[in-house]
Amino acid sequence: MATRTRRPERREEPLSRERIVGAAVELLDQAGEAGLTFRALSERLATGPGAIYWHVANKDELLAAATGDAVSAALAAGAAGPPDSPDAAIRAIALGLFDAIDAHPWLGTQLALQMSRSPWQSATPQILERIGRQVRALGVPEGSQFTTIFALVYYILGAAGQNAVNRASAGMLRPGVARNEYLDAVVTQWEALDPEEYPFIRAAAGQLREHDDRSEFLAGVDVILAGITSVYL
Amino acid sequence: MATRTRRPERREEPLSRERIVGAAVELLDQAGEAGLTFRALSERLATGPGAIYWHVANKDELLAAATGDAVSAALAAGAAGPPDSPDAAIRAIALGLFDAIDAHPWLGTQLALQMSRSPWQSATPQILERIGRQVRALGVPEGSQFTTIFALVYYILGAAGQNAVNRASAGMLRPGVARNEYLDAVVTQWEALDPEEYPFIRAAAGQLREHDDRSEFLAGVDVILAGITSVYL
DNA sequence: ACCTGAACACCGTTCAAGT
DNA sequence: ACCTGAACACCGTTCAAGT
Repeated sequence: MATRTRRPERREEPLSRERIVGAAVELLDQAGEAGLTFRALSERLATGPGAIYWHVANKDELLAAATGDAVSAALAAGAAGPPDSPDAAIRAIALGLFDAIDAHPWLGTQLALQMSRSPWQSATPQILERIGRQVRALGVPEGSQFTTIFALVYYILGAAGQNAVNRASAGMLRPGVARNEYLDAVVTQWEALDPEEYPFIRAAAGQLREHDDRSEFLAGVDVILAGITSVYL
Repeated sequence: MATRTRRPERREEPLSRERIVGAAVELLDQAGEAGLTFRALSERLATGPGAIYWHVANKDELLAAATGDAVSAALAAGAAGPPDSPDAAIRAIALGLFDAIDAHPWLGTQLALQMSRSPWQSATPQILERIGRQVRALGVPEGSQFTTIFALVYYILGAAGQNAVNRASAGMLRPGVARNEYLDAVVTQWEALDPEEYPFIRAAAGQLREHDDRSEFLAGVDVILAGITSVYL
């Protein structure tokens, strides 16, 4: 018993919502969305599956909390100093989300789902608030603000999610395989499509290889920003 | 036995991939994504769960096939006559997808997932092909075609999916409840957020009520089209 | 070749019982 | 108040056995 007196390492501290959500994020990062299980999670927390339900209502709420935490971190990282312009601020927010989704591939899927399915769940208001302020600062008229916010947000989440999946899927084909090998496989499939039905995709497939890195992602953001300027300003 | 001689109604014809996929679409429409189960599906087809695996590899492939079928129907519906201009054609494709996702709420989720996760699965090439042709016709330079395609596609799928969920969720709060009552609930939650942290969302929440119908959806498409024109043409 | 249906290895969630 | 862990009602998938 003497060896156990002072050592608040990480075993005996009581369960809490924060510890549970933190462990869930770790599990999602390490094992993906399929790896987040109440059994695996309770094992990691050295408790029983039922214990988690004392602090969290169900799996949806747990995923929403994990997503909200990850988004808070992503948006806090990009909040350094006063931005030069609303355009620059929007690009910074977009890149912050891009990098966060790159680091946590499950985050792309969860954000896209929560944005439309449960817009009261913290992650959604956080993102809409940050982009909304800049859209307003840009001078977009009131009745069109959500249109422009959603044009930005759905592109950001979709494109960032795709980038993250491309990089994660590459590792699953064969551990350590490069992203380009995964994209090569997609390109090969596209080039095998019926040339009568899919002339464009077949001809353009090769372009995909260079597509989804940070600079291409930002080019898409700039297209939407240019559209906002041209239509509303 | 005399009553059973000639009546190819729908009981005794053999299982086939097409019948299975058709029944899956029906089940998804009626019971949602959670309702699509190999047990429920095999019951509807008057067979055992194992029989389905003779024609379909697994649930992912079944969902991909159902999604591909629904997209084919959506894109065929909008293919009447030669379009006036690439812009008009893109708007028509967008509206076709919007209406299809409105009619099949599960389609929004599945398309967004397949677009980034399994881009070889028929639904993705179909959509990229149709939009890609118009982007090329517009005169977007080769190296930027996928950037503009994805800006359009991710907005279309995200915004259409949100519209569909809003309408479907309304019915789940209480059967027959209007879409606006669901949005009112979201607005109420947003207006209860901390005013220090969420000034924009709180102030703008009311705008949401008028947001996501067809004309607002199209306004978003026009923003992106204007951006494409302004940046690349 | 195609179908059957029991069985396997999981899930999320509940809940009586403990402390 | 908080935790335990067996039990319940499901899943997707497999596979020996049938036709």
